[in-house]
Amino acid sequence: MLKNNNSYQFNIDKFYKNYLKGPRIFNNRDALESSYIPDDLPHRDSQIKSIAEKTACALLGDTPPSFLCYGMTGTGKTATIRYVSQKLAQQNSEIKPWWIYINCNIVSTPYRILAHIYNTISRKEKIPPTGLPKDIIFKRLLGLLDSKIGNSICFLVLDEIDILVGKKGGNEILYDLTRLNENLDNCKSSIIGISNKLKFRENLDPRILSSLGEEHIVFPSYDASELRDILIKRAKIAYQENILKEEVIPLCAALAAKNHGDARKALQLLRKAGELAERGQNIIVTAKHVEKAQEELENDHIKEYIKGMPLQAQLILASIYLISRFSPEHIIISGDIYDVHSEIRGLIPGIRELTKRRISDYINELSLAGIISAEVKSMGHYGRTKIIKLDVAMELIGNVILEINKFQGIMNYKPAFLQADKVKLKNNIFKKLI
DNA sequence: TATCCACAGGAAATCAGGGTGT
DNA sequence: ACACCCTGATTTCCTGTGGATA
Repeated sequence: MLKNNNSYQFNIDKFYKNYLKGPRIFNNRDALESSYIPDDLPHRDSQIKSIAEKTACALLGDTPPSFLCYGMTGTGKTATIRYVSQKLAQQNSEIKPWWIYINCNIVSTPYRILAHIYNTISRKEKIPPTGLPKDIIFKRLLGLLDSKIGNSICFLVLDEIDILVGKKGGNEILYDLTRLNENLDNCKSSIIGISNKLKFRENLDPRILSSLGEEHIVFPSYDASELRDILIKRAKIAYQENILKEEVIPLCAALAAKNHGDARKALQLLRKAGELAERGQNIIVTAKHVEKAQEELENDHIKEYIKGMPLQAQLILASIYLISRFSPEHIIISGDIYDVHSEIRGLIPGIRELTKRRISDYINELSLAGIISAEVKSMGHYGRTKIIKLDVAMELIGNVILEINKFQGIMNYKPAFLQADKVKLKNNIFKKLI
């Protein structure tokens, strides 16, 4: 934030000096990152065992079966796979399997998945980010696998595989990957799919399902006491001694347990609480810090999400914001958003008008993200539409929108749409209907 | 009870922008 | 220069529909 007046200036040198002099809270804060793989994973013995059993034959050069892992977010799916792969690599065997991780949420298209696999294996020549036909890459990949990996095994871990299946071309690429072995001479491959949706199998091509194996490993959600065990172990690594008040860990565990036992959430809470204590130059982390952390994490998450949305989606949200701000009583329906959007987008250069169809999709996305709620309702002669409500504090949204440079001008713009008599009249009828 | 509104939401086509190899 | 590739955002075209109203 820039300050126009010079009455206060942040003294960065002094800040660092104080920081280094101040109390030490963390010992190794990386241990609270979700990417951190601890030496042991509490309450995941049976999953570790099944994965180890399935993958062990790779050490002898046999083809391991492909399989799927299910579980809600923060149930340790990815961590467990990484853990087992580490252990497998440490074994005294001639064959060292390759592990290639693909997060289908990030590497999200067939082309990019093939390119990612290729580029991970190949040190020298790389597949360009776009331009080539897929079948050419596929052939090149086959050659590379055989030559570079030789007689070893290549595990392809497809994280968030459900996202891939939901997209066009997703089934095709999966099918190609499951059939890799038929086209390989030396090397063998095996697919490990990770998903947090059980239902995604319904959209899966049956041929893929059969080769991925009907058997799958389920990661149940952690309960509060299990979360506590996890946190205690991590806290020992992450924090200095005697920094956490005794109620801190149970509280983090309890809060995360409410959230379907999300360990990632629990770890985030624990870290954020520490960071808040650190920021406030406190020597001890208390329940207060955890509560504050809970609040901030929620807001941070929403803020990040909104900032990461495409400009048009942000403008849709801004439209909803403006309606609820200037006309709190107004019942917002899809058509209103369309009208307001087309009104305010004219105020911002370089943004074009969208169709109702497109806006409908954006509304769904915002709803899925939990920022708004949208309920399809029939208003009889007034048609079928969606009733939309903001699920997040207006203030928060206002703050985020304010940070979007292009939107500076519209923050206080009262849409003319709201003032039309026709609109007011119709809205009064809607109020009675609901 | 038939009608009809204002959309919902699926499928396919289109467009622009980033590339390739020849 | 040319033909062709992949992707993401969007448009076009479309069929479906709950329930107040005439």
